[in-house]
Amino acid sequence: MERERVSEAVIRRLPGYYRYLSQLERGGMKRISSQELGSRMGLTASQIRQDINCFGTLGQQGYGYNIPELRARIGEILGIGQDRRVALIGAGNIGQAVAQYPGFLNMGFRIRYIFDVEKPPVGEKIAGIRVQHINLLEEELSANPPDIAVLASPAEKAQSLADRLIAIGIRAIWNFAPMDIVVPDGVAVQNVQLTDSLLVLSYHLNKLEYRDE
Amino acid sequence: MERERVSEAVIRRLPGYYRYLSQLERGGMKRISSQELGSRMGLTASQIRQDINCFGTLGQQGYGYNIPELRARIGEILGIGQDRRVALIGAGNIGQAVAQYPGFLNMGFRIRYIFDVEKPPVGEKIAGIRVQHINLLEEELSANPPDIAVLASPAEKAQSLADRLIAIGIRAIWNFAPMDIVVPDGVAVQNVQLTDSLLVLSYHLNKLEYRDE
DNA sequence: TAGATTGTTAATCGATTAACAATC
DNA sequence: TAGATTGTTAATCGATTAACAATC
Repeated sequence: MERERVSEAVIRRLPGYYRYLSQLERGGMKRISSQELGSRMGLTASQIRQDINCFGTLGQQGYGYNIPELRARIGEILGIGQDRRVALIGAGNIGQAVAQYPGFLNMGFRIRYIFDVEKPPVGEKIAGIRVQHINLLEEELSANPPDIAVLASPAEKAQSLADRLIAIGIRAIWNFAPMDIVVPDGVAVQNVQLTDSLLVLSYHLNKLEYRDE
Repeated sequence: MERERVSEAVIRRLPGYYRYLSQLERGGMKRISSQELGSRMGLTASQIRQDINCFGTLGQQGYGYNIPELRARIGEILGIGQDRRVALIGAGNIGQAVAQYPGFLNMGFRIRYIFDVEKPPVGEKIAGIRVQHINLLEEELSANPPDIAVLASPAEKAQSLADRLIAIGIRAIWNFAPMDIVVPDGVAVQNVQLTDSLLVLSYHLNKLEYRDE
């Protein structure tokens, strides 16, 4: 792993590289130039070379990039396939959708615990895991906290649930609650605001309609 | 609406402004300074003033911003509350989660059609809408195409479904399929890669663990 | 070898931050 | 009026793009 700080802009593009390279590999392609990859992904060749160079020398002059090698390396950088233990907090529609998302498991994220408050989900099994009452959170997880918590609770409860998870020792939270949570240094968080992209889409649709008139 | 082009970076921050301002308004606050809003949102006061100024003079010197007014204006810019007609393509876990997401309806997006291929969802009702077979897509939608399509299909089918939707006359696609779709000029798309933020989280978690050693 | 294409430095561009006059 | 805080211009910073020598 590298010591020089890689910018967040580059990191956010890595999953896209992984996705496109996986697809090319499935299609049987062995190598690709920055030019070609760029035109597929809608990036410039220059940017692709700059991005990849943040992680060492992965290409070869006069040849390009070896697709399986580059894909594997980016997968490693992203921590794919590490069999991360995951706890799902909130088994509503979104929580269930995430738990059953196939890509989730394929990339090495394994749901080990599911918690909720409501009686209907509690006691049932989702994706093979028995849903437990949220009261048992500390009791169940403290001894051996999972690597990642997926937080899919209502907005009002998100921050206090996050605080409890952090107190238990969880250091990464993937938050789907419609309110950003704040975490201390040493804890990673990604606040996913599902509707944000819908609103951006709505903005652009309005712009398109305006252009017509 | 403004003629000067507003940068995509600004547009992507608008939903966040809307969310924070709504919360402040619900809490009964009447006004806020760029300083205070910035510290809550993790932005600089300067950036907030620059962003808001893209849309005209919305603040008042010596006073700050009127929260309900600013919220309403940003809502308008984002097209919130326009009663947009939506078709959902793919009624799997993610499609259903989106259809039943409460914020979705609150912001004025109304699901009018749901399509799928599999027999179990087809014929059933989800969120009060009967799921129809995807074969009926053109027949049902051509005469009066919905404003927005939510595409929640497998990766392999995403592009061809998008092409069909565009042929019908749909001009905005919110794509959850795990493959980016490409659209012609005059059509808006937001490709949502749900797992991208999980991979970014995973990257940061690895960095944190590395820092410990 | 010649052609292709990277790695890397330099130039450009755009976004963010700072500063301050305008004004409520 | 004095204090507060915006609107807006200028300065800075960082990210993207261009260029080209290195090299496979």
